[in-house]
Amino acid sequence: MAVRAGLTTAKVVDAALELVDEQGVEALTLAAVAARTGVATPSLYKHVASLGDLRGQVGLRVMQDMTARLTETVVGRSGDDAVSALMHAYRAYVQEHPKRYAAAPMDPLHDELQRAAGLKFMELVLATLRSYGLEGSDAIHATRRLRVIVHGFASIESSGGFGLPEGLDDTYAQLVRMYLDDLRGQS
Amino acid sequence: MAVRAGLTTAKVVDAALELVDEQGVEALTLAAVAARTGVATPSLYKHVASLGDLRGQVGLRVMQDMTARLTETVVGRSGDDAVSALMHAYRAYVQEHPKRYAAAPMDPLHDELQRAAGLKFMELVLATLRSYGLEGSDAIHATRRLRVIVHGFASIESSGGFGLPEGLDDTYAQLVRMYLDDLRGQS
DNA sequence: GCCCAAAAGCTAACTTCATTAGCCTACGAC
DNA sequence: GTCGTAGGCTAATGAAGTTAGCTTTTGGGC
Repeated sequence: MAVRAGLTTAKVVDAALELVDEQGVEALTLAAVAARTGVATPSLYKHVASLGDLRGQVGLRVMQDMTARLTETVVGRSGDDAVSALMHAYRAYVQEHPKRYAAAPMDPLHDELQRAAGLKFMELVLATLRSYGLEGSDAIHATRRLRVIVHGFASIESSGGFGLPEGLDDTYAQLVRMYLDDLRGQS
Repeated sequence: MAVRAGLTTAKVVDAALELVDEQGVEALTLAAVAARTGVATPSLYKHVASLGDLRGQVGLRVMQDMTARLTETVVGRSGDDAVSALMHAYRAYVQEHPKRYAAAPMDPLHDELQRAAGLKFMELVLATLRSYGLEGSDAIHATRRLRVIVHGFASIESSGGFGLPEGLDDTYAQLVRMYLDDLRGQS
């Protein structure tokens, strides 16, 4: 008969990510991915272990994509400039792909598949903060504070959680300034 | 035959919340709630319109419960003391019911059922900030910044997103201090 | 060019859920 | 006591994940 679909795990994840971007995480179903890739549902099991596995791979992809994007943003910058750019780029990424953000893992370090990507992301933040000369646990705390702010804002914004979109740029700018003031203050 | 189960919408939501606390939001299924309340699955439709409706009601309940708890915490306090107490009580609530927090709505204002509770929560925060004398949009921004911090931290902590639990109390204390410093700085 | 093992699909079947339809009866108001 | 309704039930449908087992494409070695 005809030719095979020629799927690979990567192509399945591609299709899943498109689906998530278009219809949200709840719409990520093996049946929908199968339809989109032109294959019967059970065939997907040749490329993916389960729906849970697929979710994990989509999350991994999002995290890698974000890390790549943020890395580009940060290279060549340092100090407040770098931190500000990182935070704004994080928000911009989530604004461009709002549905997708809900698929990103919140605990990548506890997942075998995602751990490496999670560490990479963490190291990017640590590197961005390098010029502040934070030592040991101070660096960890500073990284966590940054994460709390960017994730907190992005998760609320991407799920439409702010009553009105009005003035959100200002709110975010204030958060960035607050973080930077704090960083300076305790350095 | 025997006596009726005597269910009410409230009892169904009670059971659903127990289920969520024990096994997480993903485990919230009509079949499980029916089993727990000793009734056949379709009988639940006499008290709840759908699974989505039940989810909404559980979310509402969580939000009301949190608001009640935080209100108790904040009365009789003002200024930094009130803000700090509010933020710590928010975290404490989520620590006590980690699974539950994932069921809380992120956009209560956009849901007919939850809107009133969402406004009540917002007003609690605004009231807590009252003594800082913020006017108009400044008050809105300050409320948002607080929400970003408490939600950001709570959502990450409750889903086990911090690599190690070590030092989390310190991280949170720093966030609270950062927020307060910022509030004072711009007042 | 041919052969074959493995990879990639497929269909059939099962399970768990949500949801709807339609029936039956406990029970409170009168 | 009776009667309407609310609260429960069973049966049935449809979507989705998953497993088993069959078929066939396909690419590598001869």
